[in-house]
Amino acid sequence: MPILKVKSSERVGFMEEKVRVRFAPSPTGALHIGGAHTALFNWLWARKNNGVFVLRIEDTDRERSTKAFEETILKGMEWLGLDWDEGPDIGGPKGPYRQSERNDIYHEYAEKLLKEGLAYREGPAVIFKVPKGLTLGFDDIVYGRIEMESDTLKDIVLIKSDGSPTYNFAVVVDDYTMGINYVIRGEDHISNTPKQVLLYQSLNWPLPRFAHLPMILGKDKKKLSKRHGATSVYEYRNMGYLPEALFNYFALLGWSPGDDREIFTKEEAIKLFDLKRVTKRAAVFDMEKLNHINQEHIYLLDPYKRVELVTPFWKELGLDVERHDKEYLAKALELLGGRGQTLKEVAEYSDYLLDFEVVKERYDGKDLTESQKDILKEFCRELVNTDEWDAMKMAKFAKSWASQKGVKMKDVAMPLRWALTGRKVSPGIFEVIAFFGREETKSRLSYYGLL
RNA sequence: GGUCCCAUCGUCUAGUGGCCUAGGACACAGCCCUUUCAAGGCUGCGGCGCGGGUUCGAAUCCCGCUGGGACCGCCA
Repeated sequence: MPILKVKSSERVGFMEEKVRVRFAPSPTGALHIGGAHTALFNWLWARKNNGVFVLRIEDTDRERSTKAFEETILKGMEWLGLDWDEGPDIGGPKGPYRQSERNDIYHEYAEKLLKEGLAYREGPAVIFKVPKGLTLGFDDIVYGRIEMESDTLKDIVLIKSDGSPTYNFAVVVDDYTMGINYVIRGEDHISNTPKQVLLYQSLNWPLPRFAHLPMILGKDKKKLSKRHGATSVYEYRNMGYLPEALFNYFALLGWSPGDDREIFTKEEAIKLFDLKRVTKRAAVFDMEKLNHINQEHIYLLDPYKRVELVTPFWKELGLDVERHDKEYLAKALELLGGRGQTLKEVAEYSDYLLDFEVVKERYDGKDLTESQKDILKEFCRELVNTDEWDAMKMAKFAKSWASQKGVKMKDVAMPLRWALTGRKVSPGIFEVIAFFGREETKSRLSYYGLL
């Protein structure tokens, strides 16, 4: 009989305690790319294991933390679809969920370390005395074994002179007292981890499992910052990105399902996700790929949902959306097909379907000579009088008419496209005509003297 | 400077000793479709940083180098 052996890292979800992870942003700015990425992986791991996703606000930096930033971070996460099970707004059994409200807890454990002679006072501050000759190590799920000699560490400030805890002390106390058993965070925290391990050991607390995530860099391979353009997830919303697309793209930064799938929903990502498949190498944030994934997700949307999401962008363009019913708008977007990589582009590319005014503004028809007009008039008259208002039939008619007259199809389609849409690109022009209907088509063509 | 981490096409990645003359995706180029564009289909371009080992055999293991990054705050 084989002996049943289970590695500690494989025990979870089996007979182990419930997975508890957390995302712990500090409210000193909006939810940025790196933060969202970290939050996403934590969320994925929690949902994957039917665990608990805790949101904790690390606001010990009183100077820079604001309530407004806290709110935008929560809003940003909601927008991305990263719901939390415990947090400052909804509470939970392990609260409070703001570090500023947990001061007595930090002091309790600082006192304990003081009493045991492991820490000392320096003024009002409490400082941990780092012992010499220790090898501090931990097994990272992503990076493997990481070790550091305690001799290379300076003493660790636990409580600052103003009475608030430092980051390294607060995370340890919070993660332990909140029952966090998986610490999933950015790779920039790897060097902090040995200090934290030392603190866990000194407090006699079991270590959580650590999983560090690769950094996300800008095009210049430097840590993502304002220089690289949009850094807050809200800016992406305003530019017309779908939360599910951003979600999809973030998931692909530092992880892949293992097969060739790249477009997936949140539910599929949960099924596929595994911390063991997280990569180590820092990833460059690539807007082009995001655009592509966004386009795919826009195309996946059902037409009515697409209308709902594009509407704000139409309004932004000054279009009178209310004039049309939902059915008309849904059909308009169906006609547009997969064109446009962002909701903003979709709105732009479809503007002529909502309003002829924008066409008039950008196209004056002056490029047409009288003789060109004469030929087109002949064609248009026959076209608008056809009995069967059908794109296929009209295209067929146009083809035969063109060959009969010895004109190229292009030479009749392009002027019509300009007159009807005011653009050089659009869906098939006869589909556009079929969509507009006889009256609208006649009126637009007449405006440019083509009827 | 010290410590730690990383290293496959331009970018995101697959790859855990033989299935790799290294696969996919984005981008790029060409072709097909075609009234334009997008989508779609096909083709192409393009990579294991370098040098040593180990091995019958290395992108995969070991060492060194080089390059990049992170941390070293009473910031988080």
